[in-house]
Amino acid sequence: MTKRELAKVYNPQEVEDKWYEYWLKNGYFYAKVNPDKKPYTIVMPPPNITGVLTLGHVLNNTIQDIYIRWKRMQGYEACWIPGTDHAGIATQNVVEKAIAKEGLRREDLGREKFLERVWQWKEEYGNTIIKQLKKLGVSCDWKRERFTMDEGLSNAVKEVFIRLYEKGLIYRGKYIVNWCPRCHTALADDEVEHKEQSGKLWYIKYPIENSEEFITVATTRPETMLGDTAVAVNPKDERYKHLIGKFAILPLVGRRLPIISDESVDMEFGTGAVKVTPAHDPNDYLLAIKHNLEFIVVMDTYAKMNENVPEKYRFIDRYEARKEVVKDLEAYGYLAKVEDYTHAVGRCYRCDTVIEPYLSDQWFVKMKPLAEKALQVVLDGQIKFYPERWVKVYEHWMRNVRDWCISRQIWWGHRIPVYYCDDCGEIMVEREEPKSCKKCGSTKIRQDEDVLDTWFSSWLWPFSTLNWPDDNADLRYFYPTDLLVTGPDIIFFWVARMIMAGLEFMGKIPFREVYFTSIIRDEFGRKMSKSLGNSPDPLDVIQEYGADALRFTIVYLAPLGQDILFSTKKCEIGRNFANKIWNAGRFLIMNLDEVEYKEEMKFNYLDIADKWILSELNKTIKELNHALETYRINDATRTIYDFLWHDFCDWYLEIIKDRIYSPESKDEKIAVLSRAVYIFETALKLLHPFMPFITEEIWQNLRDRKEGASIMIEPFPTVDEKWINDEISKNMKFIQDIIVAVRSIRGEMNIPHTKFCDVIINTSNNDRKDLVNEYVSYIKRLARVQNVTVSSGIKRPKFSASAVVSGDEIFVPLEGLIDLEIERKRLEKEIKRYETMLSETERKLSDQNFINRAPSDVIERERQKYENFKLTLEKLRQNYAYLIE
RNA sequence: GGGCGGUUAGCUCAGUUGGUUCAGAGCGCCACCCUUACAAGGUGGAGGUCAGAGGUUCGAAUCCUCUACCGCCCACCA
Repeated sequence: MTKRELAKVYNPQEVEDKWYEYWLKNGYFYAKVNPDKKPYTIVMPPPNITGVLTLGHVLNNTIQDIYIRWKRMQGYEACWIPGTDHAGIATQNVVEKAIAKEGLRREDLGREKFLERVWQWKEEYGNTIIKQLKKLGVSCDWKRERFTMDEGLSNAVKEVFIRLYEKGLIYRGKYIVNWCPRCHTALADDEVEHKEQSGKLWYIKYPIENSEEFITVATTRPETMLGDTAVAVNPKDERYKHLIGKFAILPLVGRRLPIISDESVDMEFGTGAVKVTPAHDPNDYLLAIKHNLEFIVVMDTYAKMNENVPEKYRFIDRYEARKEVVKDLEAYGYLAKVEDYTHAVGRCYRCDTVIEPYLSDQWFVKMKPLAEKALQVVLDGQIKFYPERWVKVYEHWMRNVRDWCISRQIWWGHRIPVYYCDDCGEIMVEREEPKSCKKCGSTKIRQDEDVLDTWFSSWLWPFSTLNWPDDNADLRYFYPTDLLVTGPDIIFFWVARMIMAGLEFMGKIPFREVYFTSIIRDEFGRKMSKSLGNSPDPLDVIQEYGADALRFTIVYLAPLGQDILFSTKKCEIGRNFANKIWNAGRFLIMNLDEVEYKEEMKFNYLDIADKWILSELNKTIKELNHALETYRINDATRTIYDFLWHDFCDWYLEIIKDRIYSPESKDEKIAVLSRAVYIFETALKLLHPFMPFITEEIWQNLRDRKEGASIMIEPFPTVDEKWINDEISKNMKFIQDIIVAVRSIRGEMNIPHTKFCDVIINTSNNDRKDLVNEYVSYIKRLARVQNVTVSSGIKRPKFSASAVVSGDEIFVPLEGLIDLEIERKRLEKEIKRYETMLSETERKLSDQNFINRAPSDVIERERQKYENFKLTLEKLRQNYAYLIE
């Protein structure tokens, strides 16, 4: 289409896909080892293959893309490595649900066939989120895309397991773990979510052997009493001292329970006596080891009661059993009382099922030795957190770190590389499956059934994606990575463990800076969730507003460390902004139809407005870079938004219209337009990391580009200090203030836009007189003025409105138009404003403490203010007096 | 029980080192305008005791303490 046919309204749907294809085709996203450039690396937090794009991903990946594009334009070898996570439990659950529709359970298929189905599912749907991400415009190096279960990463996982095992940092043991009866697997401590819930506290009387006495215990899980093997009291507790060493008889079961004493028992809680269920409670487990108690497992892996309980409770669900036990206790008179009780219940983070503490064999990683160094590098600033406050959270966790349960009783994941000899029991930890037992030569070898926690592969992500453990050029060049962008909710799951792994296996930190993103909530502050249905589909938002608008809006709304309240409607901010710059571009393109852009003329015919906008532009570059360097991304968006909309469009483009429509020479027109194009292009480059599509579209249309040119590989603008000029700003501000003052009068007097007025400026300052004379055309155009008179000693014309700017009087004659009442009020308001400001500075200046203690420049400024206010006030009062006489 | 964050205009929120006209923006509202880039726009306007109380300071939205309310995280009180 020809330039003139550009649509009046920007239509993102027409251009976004086109440019993404173009960038891909030209290979601009690819990174390679380049000794002439410094690397800048980001690894993408790999989304789950089960995932669909959420606003959380949008925020996260927009931020990463902003940094990658910014650094790429700054001349770094920018490498952004994408990928996906196999998400063990989540994916297995999804596929189980899918086969359930065919009436199948995974056991029906068997391990091998089931895994085939999972891979099939992965091939079909596993890349959904990646495809969706591309709509956002992310500039990842897709040649480097990885998957946590691909061959290279699987090798890395094995390697790490073996190294840690050989170092004695991985061990197997019987422990109480968090068991999800639904997912049928153990969970790590941090995979359990504690949620407040109202329940009951049951008080149960246990008879004392050979006595009429009872000891009463309290519990929230009465069904576990069937597995009790002791009762514990505090040794200092006078109420129970006489019972220590005796036995209680477990109701419904009849077992003899020793009554033991232990400091850990809280005398204040409940009755002060605790039932001890070693196989089903982590505290009780510790107690049992200490006191050498019996362990009785009373549930199976589906949380049904097992054969170790009296017959009538066998094989029924835990909650069914709870009802029965309570009913029976009551019937036999063992139930002392029931209280309402609110407590935190652990739930599976994947399926929300209440977890059951469960005694089983699991694999663990010893965390203490890994945690120490990992804490140190954050405390001493080698790794910086933004916002910094997360350091404290991190520190607390690292100091209290507990061993990490890494085995999962599911099928989808990295199989644990441990082999058992069925004949002699030898345990072999090997890269390849051994043919025979190393010890006894038996061929009855069996691999551990369990798989590894998903995070056991993710924690290697910053270097496994660069083909570790191979020592290779990419790894040496791109590692350590520079920036990690992630949510604070996975600081322990992932961030902490990556730091540990980086230090342990690479001997270097995995990343230098960590940006913790905001949590996105809906407009009422509620978390986005599927069940509430308050989570907009980003693809719909992109369809409606455009990817640029979504990107811009979401980071505009996301101050560092603050939650953001999002609603689709807010994307109007970004859409309107896109449309604004689209039209600015259209304006320039339309005018460029008549003259050519001339690079070498862009600084010719400079006047005050040109110098002013160049000054503002360079300030903007400075501020924007600084904001990005300090991760105040929303500040960066505001800076470029204000510059483009207010400085460039509202003021500058309006001002140069005179020189475009009626230039003194053709050269002047060329110079002015070339300059406007140059400034606009520079601003587009600044904006490009935030809004890649529209900036490319406009940039390509502004003038002829070579095949393969792209704004995304243009150098990022740098500051040229010589343009930053406060004197120019001050003078320009004077002109602007006159315009604003006249507009204000016009506005309040309701003078129609079509009607021109005259302006009379009374000033005795020659510099300002010259300024006005020189730039009178700006005042005329921007304030809709016919004649401007500037002189000293001018009397206020009758029937005129007035204002004071920099101590100079401005009169707008309004014969027949002026509403004296309005003007009176306007002046009164203005007088009052100045009176307040004057009295405030007066108060300060008469305060001896202020004079004695404040720095001299502050005092000097205050004095100037005082003079200025006084003068202005005088004139305002004079004019007011004329008005009412 | 411990820790963290928030409270600024009707709504959503900025406000970096305490000090220039610092009390701001966007949306909404009111008025005038389809002015040859843009009505997804322009110009002007109304609107706030910066949650409350105390303190530090010549000076506080900004620093300190306490209080209230909202939200989050951590913790084995059965």
